[in-house]
Amino acid sequence: MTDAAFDLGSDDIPALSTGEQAYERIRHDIVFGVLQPGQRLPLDRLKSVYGVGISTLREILNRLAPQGLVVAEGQRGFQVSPCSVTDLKELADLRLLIESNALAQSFQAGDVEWEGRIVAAHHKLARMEQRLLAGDESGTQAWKRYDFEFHQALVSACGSKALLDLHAGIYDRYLRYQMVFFVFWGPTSTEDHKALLDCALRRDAAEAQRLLHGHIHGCIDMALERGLVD
Amino acid sequence: MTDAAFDLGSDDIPALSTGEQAYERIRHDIVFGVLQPGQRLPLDRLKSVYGVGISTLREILNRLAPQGLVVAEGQRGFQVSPCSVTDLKELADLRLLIESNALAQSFQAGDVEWEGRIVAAHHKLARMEQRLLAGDESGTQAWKRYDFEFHQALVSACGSKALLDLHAGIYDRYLRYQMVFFVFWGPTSTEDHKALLDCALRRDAAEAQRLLHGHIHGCIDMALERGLVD
DNA sequence: AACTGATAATTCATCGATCATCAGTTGATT
DNA sequence: AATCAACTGATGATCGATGAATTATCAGTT
Repeated sequence: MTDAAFDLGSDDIPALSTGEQAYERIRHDIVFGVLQPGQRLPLDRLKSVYGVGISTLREILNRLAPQGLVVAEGQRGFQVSPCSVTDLKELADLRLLIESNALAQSFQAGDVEWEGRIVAAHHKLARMEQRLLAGDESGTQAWKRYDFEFHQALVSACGSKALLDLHAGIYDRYLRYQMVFFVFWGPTSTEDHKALLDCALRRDAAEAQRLLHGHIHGCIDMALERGLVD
Repeated sequence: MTDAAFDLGSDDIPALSTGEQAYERIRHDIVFGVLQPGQRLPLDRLKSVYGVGISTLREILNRLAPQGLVVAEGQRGFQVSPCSVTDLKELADLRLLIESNALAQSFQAGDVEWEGRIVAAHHKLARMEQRLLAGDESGTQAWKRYDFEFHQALVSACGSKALLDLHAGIYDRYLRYQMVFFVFWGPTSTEDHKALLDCALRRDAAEAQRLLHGHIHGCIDMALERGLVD
């Protein structure tokens, strides 16, 4: 989620290496559905598309594999991880488990700095949701990012780097389903986010977990009903 | 944990590729402390030690990085992930969170096949612990593996591949601390395992979670007391 | 017409070579 | 004597070439 492509003239930042750039692009293209689930990834084609050498490509794909975004079937190359209802449900449960726990710890340990972060993140998210409700469809991708940043901010005071890393990884995989299959789902989501913010400021972890449960399951239930996922 | 080096003459199995072999060896050497925490990993040296080319090596290290066993400090190569008390505690908490949850689901869904697996796994583990208590120190490594296999078996019926993968990954990182800093810690562990098995057969998830909590925290508390970890 | 076997073409895995980057050292200048 | 700059040796990052495996094609046979 680190959109580190904002090197606006800052000379001291050492400019992402070739491989790092390509890594971000490929990951982005998988998460955002440009490279579709199940699609094979012939090295020669990627080589010309992303403009890096074979070895660098293989490094990138090998980094993506343990994260669950690509699968490597030994001796037969790589392909984008396929999507399935089962996988989506498992990911949703996993995200709920991780995020609920992190939420509780974060609520307990959060200081004023943390409150500042979540208020700011919610503000940006709410603004974007206003625009979407007003019919401006252009910001869907940005909305997803602000959504992540808000949830990220909520758990950011949990005190465990390992837990945060894990959460980010799971969220990324979950995000792919959102990007590929879901759309913005209206006022329900907005209300959930507002309620979550209030819980956080009240430090009401139990209620927040209940909300999160509804938030996540509501989201995937709707998608399943609509038949958006095979 | 897949000690797949048992290709005893089975001709149809396509024999692990060069890279795969080296991957297993390097991961093994990190988990078992041959490559020590914080140690730098110069490519030329590894190249001669493990007998693979630069590119293959980099693929391997890039696979290990997202798993948390090596860290890549951009433009300055790789090193074995350093160890710290903080990290150990975070991992222990994480393992507890994941495994507790998986345990509960597994207890609910487990069938007779599953019961067979856990009984078998416990039997092997108990046998090994007998030998260790009798003073035979030779099997410490094997004990760690049986310990993993037992815990693995307990959660194996949880029904979520994503959850199982996650558990295996966390356990691997946790295992490194065990291998590097811990030793076999006597009858307490044996009793815990027996009690866990009984809980499983009774499907008493609550008690099992309580036991697991004590099992894990007892283990790291002892290590911290003894000052085994810096 | 369908099946099997060999052969051709595509794709992958592995490697060492080359170019870029970093750290330690030396030397010149103030 | 101290500081900064350029040099140099070492290490890492990237690349395309090469051999191996897999898949597709196509005869030849039943």
